[in-house]
Amino acid sequence: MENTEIARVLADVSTLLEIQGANPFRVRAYENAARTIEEHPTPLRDLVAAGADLTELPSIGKDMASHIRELVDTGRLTVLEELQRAIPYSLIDLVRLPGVGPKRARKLWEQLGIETLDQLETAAQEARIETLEGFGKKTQARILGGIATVRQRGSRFRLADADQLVEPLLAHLRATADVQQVAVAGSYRRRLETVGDIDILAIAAQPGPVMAHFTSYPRVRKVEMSGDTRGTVILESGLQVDLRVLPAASYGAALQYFTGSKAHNVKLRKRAVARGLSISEYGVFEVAEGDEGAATGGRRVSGATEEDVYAAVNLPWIPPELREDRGEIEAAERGTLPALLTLDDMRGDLQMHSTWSDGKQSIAEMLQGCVARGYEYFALTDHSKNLAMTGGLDAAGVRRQWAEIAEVTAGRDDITLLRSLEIDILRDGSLDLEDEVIAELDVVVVSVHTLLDLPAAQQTKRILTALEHPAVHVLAHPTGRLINRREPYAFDLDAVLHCAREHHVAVELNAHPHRLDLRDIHLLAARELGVPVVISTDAHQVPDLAFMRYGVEQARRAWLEPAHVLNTRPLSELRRWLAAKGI
DNA sequence: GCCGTTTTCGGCCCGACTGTTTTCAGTCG
Repeated sequence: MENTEIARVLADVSTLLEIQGANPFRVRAYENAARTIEEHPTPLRDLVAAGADLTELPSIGKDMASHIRELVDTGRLTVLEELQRAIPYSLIDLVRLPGVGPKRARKLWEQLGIETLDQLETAAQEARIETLEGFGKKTQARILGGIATVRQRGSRFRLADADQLVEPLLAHLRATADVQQVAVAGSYRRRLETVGDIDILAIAAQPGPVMAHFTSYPRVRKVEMSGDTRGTVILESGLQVDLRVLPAASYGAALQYFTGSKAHNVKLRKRAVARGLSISEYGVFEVAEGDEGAATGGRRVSGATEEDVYAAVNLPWIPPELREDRGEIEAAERGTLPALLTLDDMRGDLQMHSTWSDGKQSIAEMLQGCVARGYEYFALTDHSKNLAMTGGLDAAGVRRQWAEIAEVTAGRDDITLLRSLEIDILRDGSLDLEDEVIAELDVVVVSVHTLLDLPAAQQTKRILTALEHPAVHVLAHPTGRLINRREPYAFDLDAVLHCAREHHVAVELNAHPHRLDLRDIHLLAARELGVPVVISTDAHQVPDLAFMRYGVEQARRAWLEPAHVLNTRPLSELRRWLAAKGI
C-alpha cells in the first residue's frame, strides 16, 4: 500500500469521525497523521517491513502506528470498518462539496435520508434542501453547482499521486528476467497534471510470462483483461493500468503511438501519408502503390526507436511534454523547438515556509535542505499576519525573524538567504504588511488566500491593485486552484498578466503537486506576453523542496526555456532584476 | 489521538465570512 493510499484511508476516518460528532481533536489527529504520511518522502511500507518505530514521525503515536501497520499488512482498517457500520461511507462525497461540511452532511442524512451525491442532487432539484433549518435557496443552488463540478472533473489522478502508484509497479515489472525494457507512455509520459489511466509498454521475446507477472502484482484489485500482448488491471487505488508487450523492433513506434497526444499523432500521421508512408504502433511502413490504407502492408522503414520514427518524416525527436499539437511539429520542421528548461537549470527556490509560520522545519533546516540541492540562493517566505491560522507574522514578528536569519546565515558564503514574505493581498488590494517593513525585504511575494468567492470584477481589481504596489516582485499561485479540489477563483487572468508585465512583476509556477499554479496553458500565455516566471515549491518541510521537479515538468509543457524563468539566473542577475522595480 | 511536560493530564494554529438568522452556526483557509 502506497503512502497516498494510507493517507487517504486515515483522512476518510477523520471525515467520518467528524460527521459522527467525535472529539474535534481526535478528528484532527487523524487528519494530521494523514498529512504526515502523504508528505513522507519514502514508502511507509518499507519502514514497516524494516520494523522501524513509526511513532518517531510527527503526529504518529501508538494508535496511528498500529493503524499504519494494519493497513500495510492487511490492506484493511478495523476502525474504518466499524465507522462504516454507523455512518454511510458515501457521506464523505457530500462533505467535499463547497458549502457542505460535516454538520450539514449529517443533517441531510438524518432528516432527508440522503446518502449519495445522486440523492442530494435529486433533493436539491426538487427544492427539498431549502426547507431544512440552516439551509436556504443559496445553499441549495451552491450544492447543485458543486455537484456539477465534481461530475465534470471525474476521477483523474494527480500526477504526483500517479507517480507513487506507478513507480513500484515498474519496479515489479523490471524484476523479472523475461522483460528487456519497460516504459510508461500516455499522458503520464507527457506529464499532464492529471492522468486518467496508465499505459505501460514492455519489450519481451515471450509475452506470456510478462503478462502473468503483471497480473500477479500484489496491488491489483481486478484483472479486467489479460490477452497475449495486452492486459488491463485495476489497482486497489482505483487506477487503471494497461500493459502492452511488444517485440524490440516495434518499441519506438509503440512508444510514440501510445504517448500521444491524439492530436499530435494525427498530425504526424498526415505528414507520413504525404510522404508515401504510414505510421502505426508497429512501425513506419512504405505504402505500396494502390495499397493506401493498409496499416502494415509495405516494407518497414523504421520503428525501433522514437528518433527513427520522427526521422522517417524528416523531423527531429520531439520531447513528450510538447506533444499536444500546440505548434511543436511546425517548430520541429523549422528547427526552432525550444531548448526546454531542466531541473539542473534551477539555481534557487523562491517560496518556502518555516516554523515561523506554518512550516514544519526551522530556518536552519530549510537552509541545509537548499544547500543539499545545490542551490545558490533561496527565499524564505513565511505568511503574513492576515493568515492567523498559519501563525502569520506582523511587523514585529518579521523583525524577530530577521534576527534569527542573521544568526543562521552568519559566516556562510555557500548559499544566500533572501529575506522575503508571502504577503496576503487584502480585500481592497492593499498588502498585509507596513510599507517600511516591505521596503527591507529582498523579494516581495504576494498572494490571495481569503475571500475566494468575490465577484470576478472585484477579484481582478483587488489583484491588479496589489500588483501596482511599487515593491511587489512575484504574484504567487495566481489562480488559487487546487487540483481536483478547488476551481480557480473567478478573475481576469489576462488582465493580471498584462498588469504584471507593465509593473515588472513575475508570476509564480507553484510546483506543489496539489497546485501546479499557474498551469501549462497559462504559462504559455505568460511566455507569449513576456511576463517572467518564477518556479517555487511552497515547501513546508525539507522533503517538499523536491517538488521542484513537478514545476519544471509543467514549465516544459509550456515551452519554457531557462531564459523565461527568473530563478535559473545567477544571484547577481536575479538581484539586478529585483532592483529594477520602478525604472 | 498526539504531544510535551510545569511529564501520565490538559491543551491542541484561530479569525473572518456567509447565509442563515435576528444573535449565530457552519464553513473555510
